[in-house]
Amino acid sequence: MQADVLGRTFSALADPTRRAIMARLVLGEASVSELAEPFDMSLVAVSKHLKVLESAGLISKGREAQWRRCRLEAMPLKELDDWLETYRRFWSESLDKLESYAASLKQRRNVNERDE
Amino acid sequence: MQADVLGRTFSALADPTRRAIMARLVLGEASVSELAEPFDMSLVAVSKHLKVLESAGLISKGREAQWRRCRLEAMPLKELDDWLETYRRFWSESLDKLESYAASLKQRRNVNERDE
DNA sequence: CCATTAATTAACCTATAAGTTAATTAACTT
DNA sequence: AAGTTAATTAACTTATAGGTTAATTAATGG
Repeated sequence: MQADVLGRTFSALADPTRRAIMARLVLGEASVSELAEPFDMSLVAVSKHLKVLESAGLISKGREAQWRRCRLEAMPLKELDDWLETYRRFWSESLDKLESYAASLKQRRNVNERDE
Repeated sequence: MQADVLGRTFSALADPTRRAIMARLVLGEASVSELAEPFDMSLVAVSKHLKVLESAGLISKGREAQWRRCRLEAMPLKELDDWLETYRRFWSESLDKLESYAASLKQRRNVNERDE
């Protein structure tokens, strides 16, 4: 398994089922069976997914009678966002390139129009 | 393997070696053996890591004589950033909570000071 | 043409991720 | 006390990730 926090976050979010669970939890807290309902897999499987999310710190569970209420915990996502910081200039650079390319296309079109 | 783009991005970045390679490529393009140099593993292993990054679209390779120059490609990271958008309010919320907690601590300290 | 350098492909090993079913724990309900 | 509901743990299967060494491909340089 992954030792580093970031690695665990990335690897937890690599699974589409787990990302769907995260998306669901944006809407509010939910029990394990509520979370499991939309998926075509056993409750056990979902329970394991939740454990992965929990040990990555992406969710927490509170107990109420026989239910576990799961809630989203965002701090690991914030760390992910911080990690991205180093790379932001790269996509703004390529967006700049795209933009200037688009501008040059437009320019060319205008020239052609003048020719007609 | 992962079908979805986002899943591939997350899973590519889950590995610390691959994140280190990404960090190196921020500094500029590099050949496979240059990239492999800092790591205590075979060139083959690094080559495989590069293939994972490449099929996630996170790097590209150009050929020059017998060298492959690897460069960072940021678009998948931008998609990751977009994915994060949904969750941003969550950590600002918890930062707000932290902030107001800190404020209340400060408040209490001031009260105590007045008592002394 | 042959040797060297850069990188990939092939074949293999081992650990782990993601699922299954069956059994167990724990709390509520009657 | 017995039954029901919620969830976890245990035991198992299968596929894949990440590493190894040996063999192969491809370009350069004597």
